[in-house]
Amino acid sequence: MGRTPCCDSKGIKKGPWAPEEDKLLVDYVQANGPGNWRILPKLAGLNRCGKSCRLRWTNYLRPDIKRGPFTPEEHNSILQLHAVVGNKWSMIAAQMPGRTDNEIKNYWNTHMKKQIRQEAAAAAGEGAAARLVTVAAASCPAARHTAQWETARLEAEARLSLLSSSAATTVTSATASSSSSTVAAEHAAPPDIFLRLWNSEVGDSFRGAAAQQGHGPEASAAGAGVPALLPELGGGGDDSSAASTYEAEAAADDGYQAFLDLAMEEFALLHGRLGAFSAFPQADVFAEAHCCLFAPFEE
DNA sequence: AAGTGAGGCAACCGCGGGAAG
DNA sequence: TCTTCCCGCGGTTGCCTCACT
Repeated sequence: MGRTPCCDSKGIKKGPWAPEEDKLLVDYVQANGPGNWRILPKLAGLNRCGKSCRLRWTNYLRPDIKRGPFTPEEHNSILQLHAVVGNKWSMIAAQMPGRTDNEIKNYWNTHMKKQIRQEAAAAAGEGAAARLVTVAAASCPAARHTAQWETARLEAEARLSLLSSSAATTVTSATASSSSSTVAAEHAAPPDIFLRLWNSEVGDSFRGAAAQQGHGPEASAAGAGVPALLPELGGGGDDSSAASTYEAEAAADDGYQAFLDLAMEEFALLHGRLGAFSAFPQADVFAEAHCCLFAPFEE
């Protein structure tokens, strides 16, 4: 059964919005609320598709949209969030008030992707994280996210290490080690969600599953595993292995999806927010983590 | 000064999920 | 329970601007 088109394309205007159209839309939404986007154009006197109206409103006209360049804090947040959830732009946007998923997606695709590639290339051969990111650029989605995840973890551990050496407070070594206890992490962990999640059962299960597939950090950053990943760098062009690579990618995707599901549940449990409007950690969690851990590293 | 290519961003497209009937 | 419809999402496209030659 085919889907009915969202609107009759005949005579419906497309392309850039004119100021008059913006005004009509803003006036209508502010007066009546969006209501049903499908019938909104007619009611508002717009010759546009409802979808187009919704997009224009949510991505551009909404009054709470923060415009202008991304701050270093936002940049870091995007990096870390993307390392966890991947291209779930709406989830990332939900943690960044005033930013839209489209804006974040564009920012990632233009600025951050390029930056990561450049940094990885510059640091090629200098460290596990750099290797992982480089591998990620040429490997399957699961490996890409594993690499991003591992990079975030390494950074978090570095921060924690610095903090624990300078602070007199008791940040127990258990949290910085590879403890697999979620409970322990919950009690004594630093407010770095990545380290906490990495040290939890979720991290364990993901590392185990990924290691089985030969992509995981268990088989990589832990030492011998990094070389195990490296052949993928040069081996990308081997067409003879295309079929098996495809199967491996499919399996890895399944594993990655399972990990994501677990991670989302774990996030909710870690922060005791199950049942709240979002299963994802709230912005204040990141703000809290940011104050403690990111500030010393920013210019 | 004109031409060209790359980068950035707004908007579109198609699909999937979920609610309503 | 099934069908239909709407909403929201992620991927992609195309236009505009700007830097470089």
